Amino acid sequence: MKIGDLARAGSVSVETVRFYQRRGLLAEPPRGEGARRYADSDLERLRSIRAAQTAGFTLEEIATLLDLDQHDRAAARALAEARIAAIDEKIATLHTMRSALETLVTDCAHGGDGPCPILAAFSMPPKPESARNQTRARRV
Amino acid sequence: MKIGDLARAGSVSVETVRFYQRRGLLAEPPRGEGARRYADSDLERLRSIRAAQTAGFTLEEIATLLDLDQHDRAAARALAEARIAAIDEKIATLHTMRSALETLVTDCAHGGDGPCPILAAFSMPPKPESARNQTRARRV
DNA sequence: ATAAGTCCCGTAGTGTGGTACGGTTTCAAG
DNA sequence: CTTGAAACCGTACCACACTACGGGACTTAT
Repeated sequence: MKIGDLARAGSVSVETVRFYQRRGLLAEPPRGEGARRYADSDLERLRSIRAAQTAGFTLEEIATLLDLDQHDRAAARALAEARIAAIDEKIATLHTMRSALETLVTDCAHGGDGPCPILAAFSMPPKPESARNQTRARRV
Repeated sequence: MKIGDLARAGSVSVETVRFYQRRGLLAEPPRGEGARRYADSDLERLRSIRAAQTAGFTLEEIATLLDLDQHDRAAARALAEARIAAIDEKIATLHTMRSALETLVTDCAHGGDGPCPILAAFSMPPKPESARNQTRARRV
């Protein structure tokens, strides 16, 4: 297999394969005359990377995961649980956002003919007496 | 108000204020001898930006929102609904990830003494007969 | 033999929302 | 009058996962 075959079989671009190599996720076979040759194990590894990505792991975490000994269950579980915790946090943030928006849209639809409540919510100065939501909810 | 006061009142850094100015989200008052002076309306605008961010709008969307006429309910609602749809998509993706990981962790905890199921899930070549999940679930 | 297609390699750019740095100028207190 | 903030300004840098570009070498098909 040459790099193009590997990339196609793994549904990624050649550039992406090279990128993974630079990141140390995939090995670079030696160049013995002409193009580098890749084994099936490289394809398996590439597919593993993509599988782990769909589970939300970053490339750095994936590097750790793939370097783990096959029997180090504790380490693997710790990584997976950390991922779950991060996911839960994101979900919670998104639910908060969602219901805030939902309320605004409903108000907007049912409301009379004053200014749009959605715009008002973002254009009004905050009321001094209401302890407003100060939490930063970004990087989502 | 000078830029430092504005930044403090809006709970952002001076750099962030300047960044918003470069993005066209905040106006740059003219320099009439010495430091620029900011009005209360600038602070309101800054707070509006932060409020819209907590609802998940990107800075580009916020620019659009803030330029909207106060009575253009249809446009505001469209933007808010698009945001909700995007949020729903992200939530769905995250739930999928989460349950996949959850299953793996459970298997890992209860399983016997073979290789760790978490690692196996990412290190095994895909079974040819099972139509595997091919959807890309990133940018989350 | 020539043209198309790959491969190899390094470097640079994308999007998003900022943060940090370095240098100059101006302002207010001591 | 000096010292230390603070303002000003441009530029570069962070994470993250790629994507694109440019140019030379080499293979494959016609």
